Amino acid sequence: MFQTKSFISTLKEAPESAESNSHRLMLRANMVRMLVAGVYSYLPLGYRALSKIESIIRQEMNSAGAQEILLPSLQPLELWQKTGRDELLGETMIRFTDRRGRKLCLGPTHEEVVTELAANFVKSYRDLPFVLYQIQTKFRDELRPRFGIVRSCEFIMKDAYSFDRDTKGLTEIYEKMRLAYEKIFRRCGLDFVSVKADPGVIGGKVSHEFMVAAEGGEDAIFKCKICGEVKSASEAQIEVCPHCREDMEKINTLEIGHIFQLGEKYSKVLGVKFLDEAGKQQTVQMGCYGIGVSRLISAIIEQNHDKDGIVWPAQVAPYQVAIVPVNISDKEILDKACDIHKALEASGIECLLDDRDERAGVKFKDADLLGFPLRITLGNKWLKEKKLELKERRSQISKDIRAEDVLEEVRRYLQ
RNA sequence: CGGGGGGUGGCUCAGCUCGGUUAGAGCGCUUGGUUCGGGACCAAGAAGCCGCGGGUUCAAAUCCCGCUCCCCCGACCA
Repeated sequence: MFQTKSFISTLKEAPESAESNSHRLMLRANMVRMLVAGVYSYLPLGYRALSKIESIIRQEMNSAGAQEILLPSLQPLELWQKTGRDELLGETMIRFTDRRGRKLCLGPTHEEVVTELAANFVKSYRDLPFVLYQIQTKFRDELRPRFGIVRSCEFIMKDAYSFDRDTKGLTEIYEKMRLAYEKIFRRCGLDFVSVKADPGVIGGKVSHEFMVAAEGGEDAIFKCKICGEVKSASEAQIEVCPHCREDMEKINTLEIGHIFQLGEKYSKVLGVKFLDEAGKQQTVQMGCYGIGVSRLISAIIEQNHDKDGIVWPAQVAPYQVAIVPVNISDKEILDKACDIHKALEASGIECLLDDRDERAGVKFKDADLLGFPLRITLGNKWLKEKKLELKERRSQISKDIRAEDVLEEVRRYLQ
């Protein structure tokens, strides 16, 4: 991509309304734009990051044996009345009546819909187990949207639902999902912890939430400085480590995922039943597994930035390489920059070539802000010594390389 | 939903207390020139229903009333 042809723009100052680091950086990098409170458009850089995250999630969910589907956002309220969550969710759920007088809502989550679907499918123990998942927009009428896309009224979630014949099966799938989640978050460059949590209105007996430490987080956990034991901080008092008997440290966090062993909560009411080997009717054991996909962008930035801007982990970076010809009016420099761009793109490495007629300083500042893992700079050294500068965003360490070694070097860094 | 703060060019803000020329500054944008490896400089420009509606007044960004939107703290949060 050539920067002069892109929708990319940057701001020196973030709008004052932005509080958290990630939100400020996302606005300065023009990754998202607020339409009204809690409702955001994803612009090219933001959407690219989002797509990268989604594809990591798909890979890991698929390899854990889950199958992707897409459920509707429009849902009949009647379905929610059956499980009693109509009242439980209250005004969080966006509801309306259509012209035929049907009472509908925009799905804040999908347990009801997927359970209804499964009820229609499952007949025999032979149909079990299976896991369905989707990546889809959820709607929640948040009283107070916050921190940009961290808490918004319309957001993208990956929600998975498992169906098995008994508790043993449920526990196995739950464990499998937990491992898949760990892989996903690790690949996203996140330092996370999982803690036992309160299932809340989703329900069930066992649940774990995945948290990342983040200054701009809205949750908190307690962590033991000695043994590293972590505990959910739902109650506000200081916790004492059960092993070390020391006061635990309170850390601000952002919840990025939550998994639940639902048991029969939904399957019983909505009738997901099957016949076992003995011909006896049984109720399916369910689990559900959520990841706040759009929120992950914020989490990643919270954990991967410095004073100059974003420091993208390579796997989720909107582009892997920024190519900066310091002087575009020098044809030799610009031509070579274009050559490199072409060669890297041909090898599947996504590049942003800063072909703007700007001074070097402006380009460097923007490259740092946008945070692509590698920067290739062409300047005087190219003219005099035929050397390019390859600089790693995270370490800010650079080295001079020959043009013919670019691909190899870039690949080595991006591994 | 309770409490607080706000809405003035694309962004950051001043002006409002005490009403009075053509509503300002910095950044950004356009044009020209000088610069040219870490957010350059000079010059000339474009760009504002001063959130919306009503009222007071000879006169309203400024005072009064209503509405609306945004932000922060709290409560809530799958």
